[in-house]
Amino acid sequence: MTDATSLDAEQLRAYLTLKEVSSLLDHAVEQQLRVDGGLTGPQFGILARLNDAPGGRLRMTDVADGMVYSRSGLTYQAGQLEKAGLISRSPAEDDERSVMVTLTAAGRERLGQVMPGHIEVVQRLLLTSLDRADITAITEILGRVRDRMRTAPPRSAAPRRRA
Amino acid sequence: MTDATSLDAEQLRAYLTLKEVSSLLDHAVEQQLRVDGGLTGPQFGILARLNDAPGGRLRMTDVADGMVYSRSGLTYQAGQLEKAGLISRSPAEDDERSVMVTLTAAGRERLGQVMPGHIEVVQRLLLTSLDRADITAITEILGRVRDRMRTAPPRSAAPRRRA
DNA sequence: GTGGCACGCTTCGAATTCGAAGCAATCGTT
DNA sequence: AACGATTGCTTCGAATTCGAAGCGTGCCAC
Repeated sequence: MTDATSLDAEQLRAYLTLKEVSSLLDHAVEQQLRVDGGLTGPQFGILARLNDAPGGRLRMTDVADGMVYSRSGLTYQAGQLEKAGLISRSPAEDDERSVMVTLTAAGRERLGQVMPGHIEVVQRLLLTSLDRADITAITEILGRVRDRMRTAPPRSAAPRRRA
Repeated sequence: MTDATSLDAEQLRAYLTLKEVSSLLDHAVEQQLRVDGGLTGPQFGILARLNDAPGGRLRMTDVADGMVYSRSGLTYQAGQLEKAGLISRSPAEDDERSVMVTLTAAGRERLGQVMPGHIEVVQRLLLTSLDRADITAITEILGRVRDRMRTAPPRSAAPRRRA
């Protein structure tokens, strides 16, 4: 068991490598999205999430939950996307507080316009370097990490609804 | 060889998981840095890099090279850090164009103030979920990815223009 | 029911981000 | 040595980011 207040060289390297790869990939992806479809990363994320959702509809909160993104940022980007006609917002029927976001036909089209390039970038930058075993390993290991992160209460935890 | 214009489910999952873990980790780290030491992520990155450099001195460009960060953004943050007294800037002796950035004693101190919490967060969120084999695997696989990314020319790269 | 608290979203202000344009120093070619 | 291209950094303006505060709405214990 290592001292909780230190990282050994190997741990540090793993952490930094993860950070670096993700940054580089992100950056390249955002370039492509901007060039191919005039979308920012978050905008693409929103559209993609809606596209995967049944009926192309989600509550604002549900959109935000998947992405690591502030509420106010989402409001802003939803405004941009609505202005561009790629999504529409409407009050939810069952809960007056909620706002439903719906992918429009134009939104779906824009997504189709951008996807090939997006996939190409991910293929070229990330997947070229990975064989099947690598992919399995990454998914398994990082999936475990994600689950723990999502589960773990933040330092100043908001108390669970009960208990 | 897979079709260059599609990702299968497993590839997609690997990509998204990587993105998600990195975002969550980043977000948590930035929270901690802000609370413990009034630093932003990029600011910490700059200080940490300088701390690892011989003499705590680097050219602006060398600082930027490691981080995935715009030149102008670096100028801005260097200004902030200088105003806070954590670094100092001075012209390089050997090349009038370059600016050397030096970590001050206060900068080192601030780094020391923030590091324990930083390490704690990384330990808790990332490393708790990883055994030695995982760490080795991550480093090996993602290291390979990084090397290829750093090497690969950007898409619109180097079309040497004719005079 | 009703008071109080949690939830969902938006507004607000301040800070940070980027790319493009600008400026000065250096290099390479002639 | 002089030209243009390149490099290193900064300035500039516009867009985006976040957290805090604000405002309704829903939930629950009493």
